[in-house]
Amino acid sequence: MPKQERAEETRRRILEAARETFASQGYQATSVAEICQRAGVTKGAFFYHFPTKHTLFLALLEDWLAQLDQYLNSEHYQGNSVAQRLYAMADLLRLGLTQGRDYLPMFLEFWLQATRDPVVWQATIEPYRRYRTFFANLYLQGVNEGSLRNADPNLAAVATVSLALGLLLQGLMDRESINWDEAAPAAFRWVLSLTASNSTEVS
Amino acid sequence: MPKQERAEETRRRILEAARETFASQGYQATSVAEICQRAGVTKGAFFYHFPTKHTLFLALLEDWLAQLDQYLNSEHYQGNSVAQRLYAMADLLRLGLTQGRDYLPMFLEFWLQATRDPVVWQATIEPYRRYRTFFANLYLQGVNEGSLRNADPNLAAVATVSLALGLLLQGLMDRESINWDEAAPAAFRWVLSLTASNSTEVS
DNA sequence: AAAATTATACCAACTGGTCGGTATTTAATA
DNA sequence: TATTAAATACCGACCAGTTGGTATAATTTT
Repeated sequence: MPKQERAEETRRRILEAARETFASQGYQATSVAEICQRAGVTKGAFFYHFPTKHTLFLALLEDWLAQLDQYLNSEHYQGNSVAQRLYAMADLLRLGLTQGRDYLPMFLEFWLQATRDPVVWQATIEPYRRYRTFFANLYLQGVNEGSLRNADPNLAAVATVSLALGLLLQGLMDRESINWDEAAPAAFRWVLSLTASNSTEVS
Repeated sequence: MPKQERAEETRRRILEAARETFASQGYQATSVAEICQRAGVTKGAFFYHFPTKHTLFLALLEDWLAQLDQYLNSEHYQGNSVAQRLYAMADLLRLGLTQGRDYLPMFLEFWLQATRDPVVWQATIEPYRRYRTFFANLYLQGVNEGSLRNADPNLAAVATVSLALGLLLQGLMDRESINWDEAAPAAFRWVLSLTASNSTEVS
């Protein structure tokens, strides 16, 4: 096996093992030795690929964010009205609920680290700001084209992102009490229906 | 079994020191020795009052939840219309934003622990369920009295709690980009205004 | 004095990280 | 092509420091 391939494989396995272990036990509670054992790799290999445990964490964060962005951008299909586009985006919630199932602890871990580490904070918080401006623009467009009720776009964007965030968080934390796969998109669409310009609603 | 004054004082100081240290550094990253030093107490005293570090954590959680409940119930003033009551509750967001400022990391810490420890999970998640039923009842009442638009109360409750949760979380994480003290209640009231039965809005 | 409370000294286990050494692949050379 | 040199990827024993927790002695309170 060529040298480079094997190295990449090792690195991949460390990342995968770290993702699993961080997710189920948390960053601090996870020892480097544990990650190595799970990855079937020795400490020597670990510190060859990652100078420190924290570096590994950051690498994981970047992967996560890249994936997140991919999802959001994939939904940028245009052509319909803004109201309809937003309506369709509710399905992203269902996706996020099933997708994020195993990674909720790690999600929380990122936020937690973000409150202390400026680098993590920057990387974690920046997406939310981007989403807000994204939705603000969308709302403005919707108002202009007449499919959405007149309102402050920034306020609407804040509300939209907050609603989605809260739905995801609750759905991931408390999986049993409600069928979130249905409730989350439904709740989202309900609020959306209130912002539509005409009273005729789609159900 | 009457407790002695000094002993109670010691216990109180340990709790306070732990609250501060957990909040700023996290549970795992905080050592018992550190808590003791901050509290001006030795390890002997610590382990006399709390059999384990984890027990101390649970005690803190209980205190927190009791305080949270107190806030929610304090807002139960009746007499006005449901729409107006909900409208007034938006101010609780501002309170939560300033109040929770220092305790966000600990908040996250609770959630994180909740994903692993069933005891913590139960205590952490149960309030949200209670809030949902609380708001569902409120909405039902509002629809019946005619101050709120007709809608599925459960859906409305889910949306309301999610919105509040998302606003709080964003406001606590990202304090700089927006003046959340104003934006959070405003966004909340905006959504509320959409649910009001008549189109006449209060601004 | 008896009981409750706090102080001191200590420990085994574990932590992230280092370091000298090794095996295998790649590159240079003859 | 055969040989050699060098770079890459990895191993695992080891380190200094920290951890939660304990044993026991000293001190206060009743």
